[in-house]
Amino acid sequence: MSVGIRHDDLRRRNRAMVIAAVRRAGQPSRTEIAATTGLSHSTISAISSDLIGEGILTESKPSEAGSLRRGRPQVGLSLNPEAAAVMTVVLSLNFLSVAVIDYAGQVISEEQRRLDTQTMSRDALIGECVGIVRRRLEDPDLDVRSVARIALAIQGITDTHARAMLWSPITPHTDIAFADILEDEFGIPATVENDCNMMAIALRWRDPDRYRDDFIAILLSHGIGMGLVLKGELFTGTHSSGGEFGHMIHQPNGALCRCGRRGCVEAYAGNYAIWRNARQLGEDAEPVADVSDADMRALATAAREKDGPEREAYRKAGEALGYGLGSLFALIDPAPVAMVGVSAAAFDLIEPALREAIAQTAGGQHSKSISFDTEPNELPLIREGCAMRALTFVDQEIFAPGAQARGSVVGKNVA
Amino acid sequence: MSVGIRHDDLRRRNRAMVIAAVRRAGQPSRTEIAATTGLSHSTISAISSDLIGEGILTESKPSEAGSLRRGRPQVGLSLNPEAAAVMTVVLSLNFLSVAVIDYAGQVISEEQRRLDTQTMSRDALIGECVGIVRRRLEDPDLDVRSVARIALAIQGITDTHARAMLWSPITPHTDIAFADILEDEFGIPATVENDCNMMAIALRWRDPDRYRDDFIAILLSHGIGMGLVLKGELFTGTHSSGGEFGHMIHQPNGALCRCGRRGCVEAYAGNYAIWRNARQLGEDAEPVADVSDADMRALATAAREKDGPEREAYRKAGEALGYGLGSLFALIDPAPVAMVGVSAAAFDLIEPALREAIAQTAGGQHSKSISFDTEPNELPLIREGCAMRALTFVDQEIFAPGAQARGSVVGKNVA
DNA sequence: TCTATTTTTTCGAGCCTCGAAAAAATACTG
DNA sequence: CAGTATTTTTTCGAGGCTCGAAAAAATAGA
Repeated sequence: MSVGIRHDDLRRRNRAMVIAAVRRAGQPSRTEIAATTGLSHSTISAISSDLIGEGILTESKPSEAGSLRRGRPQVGLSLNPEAAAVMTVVLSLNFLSVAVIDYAGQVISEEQRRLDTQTMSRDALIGECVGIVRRRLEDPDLDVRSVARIALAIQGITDTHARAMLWSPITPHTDIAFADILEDEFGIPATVENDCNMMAIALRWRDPDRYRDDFIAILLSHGIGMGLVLKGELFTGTHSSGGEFGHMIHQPNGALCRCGRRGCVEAYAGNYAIWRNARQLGEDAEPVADVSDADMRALATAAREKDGPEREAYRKAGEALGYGLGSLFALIDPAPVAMVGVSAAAFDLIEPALREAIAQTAGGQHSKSISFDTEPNELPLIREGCAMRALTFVDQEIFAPGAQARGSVVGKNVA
Repeated sequence: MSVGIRHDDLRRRNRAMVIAAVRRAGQPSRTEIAATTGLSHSTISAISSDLIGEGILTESKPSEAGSLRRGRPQVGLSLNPEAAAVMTVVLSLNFLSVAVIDYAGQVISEEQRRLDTQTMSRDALIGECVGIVRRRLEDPDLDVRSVARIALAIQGITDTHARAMLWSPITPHTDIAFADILEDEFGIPATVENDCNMMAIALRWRDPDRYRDDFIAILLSHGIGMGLVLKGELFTGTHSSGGEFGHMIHQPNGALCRCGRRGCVEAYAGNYAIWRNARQLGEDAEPVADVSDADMRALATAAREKDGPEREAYRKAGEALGYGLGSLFALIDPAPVAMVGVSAAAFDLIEPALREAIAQTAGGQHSKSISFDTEPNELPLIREGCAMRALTFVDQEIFAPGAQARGSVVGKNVA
């Protein structure tokens, strides 16, 4: 049920709008902000003068090209790096990494460590996460009070409210309420995000021309994940992070999937599935725990060299991904796709079968026009997305308080 | 890119909010409206007095229970039926129906006719639609000027902007810009909507407790269609009405579908597919043009009587629907489902295989808790949904002008 | 008839945005 | 180098909107 707009919400929302405009544009002048937001110059002037007074924005040198033009030069507005800081925690298979990022988006400090997520106890896993955050917060160079938010990205399913990990392939434990744990421990607001969703957000910031309102980010790694942006908003399930593309059914009663079920897309296109098929172990073979990136690269090299089981394994992966995408396109219409992860480096081996499969589906009519991009390294993307996510929260909640708390319609912007 | 909120948008949006509250609640008092919208009593008082002055709302008798209570009795506000009227046109296989509906939602007049949509020329089809609308508009009892909008619902794919039918199984012709045609002819704003989306909207109005923020309406008819409401908003594709559940892939390279491709869910669960399997014609048999409702009912009766090819046909349909829903649930999480259309009357034959299939999928963990409801008659639903759609447009655009025109975030409410 | 209670309206205060005009800051021009 | 043109930014008053508090209205009970 939507709710009325109160008078004081107005300023809050427009403040948030101005901050968002500065974050997107880098160093826009007041005039540019007025143009992009549609608000009047006087309003922008008032709001930005407030924000500068509060230490959220700073005036910087006029933008470059300005020196050639006549008239009063534009004054660029930029985010004050010291206004706040956020922390990102990325938890993936056997790997934990954390970074502190200033309000302008620059990394201040970071730390990474390997750990054995699959065998760790629940408490040990939580302990590692809390510990690594604590060490960063104890950094003498860092003003602890400035850390306004923690965003934890995890491979796996999270709940809609971004409070907990519900299930993850990296650990046997389920339902870990990381957000509550971190908030209780440090008194800093925290959220738990799905890794592929963060990839999507990062892609949007990196290349807003290509990844604007509708696009798909697919993680081709040990498992298959997806981040989906539709109509400018991150798509999530009704109760969880959703978008479990890897567990759409490719072949009823087909190959054994890591999730215990049969015939999922992942059971053909995940690293373990490609490995299994390349080694000709049969579709019922228990998925191996992990395949190293080096092994996957070797597999791809072998597949490129001669037509053998390796090549066939990639073909099957392409077919599964193609039919899966075809079904997805039946629901949402075709959109640009980013293939991310180690197997994205082998996309040349996957693409032919994938395109052939898509051509057999409802999305097939535009098969040729569907564009794929590849990015072999998912970790930097996840980190960036996480950082932008956290910063956007700070923008909207801390510096424009209340704008979100009311109306159900507001503030669904992706990062 | 979202846009700032201007000062004059405020009143417009809150006016729209008040109108919406009255439409939903029936005869709410000003106090109730204040409670549901979160606005102050003074604001509601001012807005409703404006709306009454403009003839949009009327004061009606105090609500029933009020007479027993102490204090000044509440005055119910209701929609003025004469404030406007809308027209719905429903075009389905071999059938055209039109209705004029007053602002309060009551049918004023209607007309229906059979026609052979599959063989008609493009011009004849358009001519029939224009003609039936013209006849209604010429009704002497009707004040033509009051018709504020026409909504045309069609079985098939429409574009995102609700301007045109892109493709439909009921006619070989494609890309018919019905909205432009009707607007040019009658000078009344028109939209073109997907039939299953209208079903979803109608279900929401009929039973807002069950069908609130997240649910699925599936049409089991000659073809398989879907209307999807997620997070309170109608889900559409990026370029079309989308949600082509019937053309998700159930079995790669499987049974021949009416769309010319293979293995779609519809190729197992559409009327023609059930018919084909029951008659044991093989999966490559050309889909028949139409199967009468009577024939389908006979098929269901036969299936209930003995275990033969008819029962097996329904089992296969259930399996395809189950795996399809499983894949859908992987993306959006499970949600309540309404099965609509003639085969919904045979849901007892479909359900066992359907539930078994879902249990094999990612949604399967909650298999038992997924609830299905059935409604054998789709036409009334489509009509109702269409009417509510058109009325909501009038509410938002005519009586609260500008509220939509700006911000990209606003007014995405379903019906 | 009077009092208690509830709904609705009225009224002034406080914000917010807007447009127009003024002020500020620069490039061009002769 | 002073004056003019141009562009950006700020200032200021007008108009609107919502809100809270108080008043008015309308009824049930005593």
